[in-house]
Amino acid sequence: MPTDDRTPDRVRSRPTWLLARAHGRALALLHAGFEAHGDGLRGYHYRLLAALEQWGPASQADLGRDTGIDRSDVTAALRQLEDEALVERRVDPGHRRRNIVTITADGQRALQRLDVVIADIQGDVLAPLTPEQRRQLVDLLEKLV
Amino acid sequence: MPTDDRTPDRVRSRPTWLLARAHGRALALLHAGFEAHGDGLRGYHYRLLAALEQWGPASQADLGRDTGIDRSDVTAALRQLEDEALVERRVDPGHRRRNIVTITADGQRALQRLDVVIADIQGDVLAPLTPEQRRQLVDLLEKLV
DNA sequence: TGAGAACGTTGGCGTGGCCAACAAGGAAGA
DNA sequence: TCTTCCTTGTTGGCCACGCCAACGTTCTCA
Repeated sequence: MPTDDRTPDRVRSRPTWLLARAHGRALALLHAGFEAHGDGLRGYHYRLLAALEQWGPASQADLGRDTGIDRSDVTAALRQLEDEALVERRVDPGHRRRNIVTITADGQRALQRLDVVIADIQGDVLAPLTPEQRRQLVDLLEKLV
Repeated sequence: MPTDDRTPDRVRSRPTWLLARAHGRALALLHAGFEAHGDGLRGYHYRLLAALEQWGPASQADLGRDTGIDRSDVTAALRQLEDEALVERRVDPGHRRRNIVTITADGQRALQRLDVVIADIQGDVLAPLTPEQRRQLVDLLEKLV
């Protein structure tokens, strides 16, 4: 008996599928938010700015490790951030193969704007859940990760 | 106080981030499974085979609607499935702009093999959870989707 | 001093998802 | 009937995210 949602049965109730679906919906909202208020930035940029704001200046390799972003992608994302003066890169005098990356005042402001956008989206994503259910979901997902 | 997991605080506890992380882990396992036992097939192929098996022959447009896959991607995925004789396409005599797609016996077998692989992966993904927690997670995710 | 590791960079690949444009075929209204 | 509009399949392209290989440079350590 086909339901309204014609996703095949073997797919519909699988946890991996539900995760993909839920993540897809969240991602769509995030992309829309970045599109509307993100000044051309994307997820990678936000993660990098967040790491810099929290732990201060760091090398690109450390940034990659702290954010789970590949070194090569860190390079590309930082170039854009630097182009928009949200970040500064200079060679570490003590270790000249390293770049020391610093968030600028503009970067701080961009990060704070994104914080608001992203925080709002959390509510949109979790809209179907009660506060207690939201807490449960976060707990369970944290166990999974 | 930085913990072992140096994901920035503003990112670490957000539901959208947890969903992305959990989905990423599931996806990595799925890709490994497809790589090892998938005969070169991917998620799109599995979804299409599943839809064909469950509801019988269908047009490509209907397949796209039932699986949430874009028409253009349906075309590409079906071409591969047809190349491997897992699927047959013929023009609908009554509506000659349509292709009627049918799963073959080989396609049924491939689908069943993938079923086993994917079912196993569900257990891997949910390994950190008790049976009760798994049920809870599925319930919550279904509300979200 | 010499070998090996770490760093930043370039270039590439794959998956999943999305969109635009087009020709062919069909449907519905003038 | 004719004309307009819609659907279908196809091609080609784009994006985000993740990952990997290779390279030259720089540093460390045995």
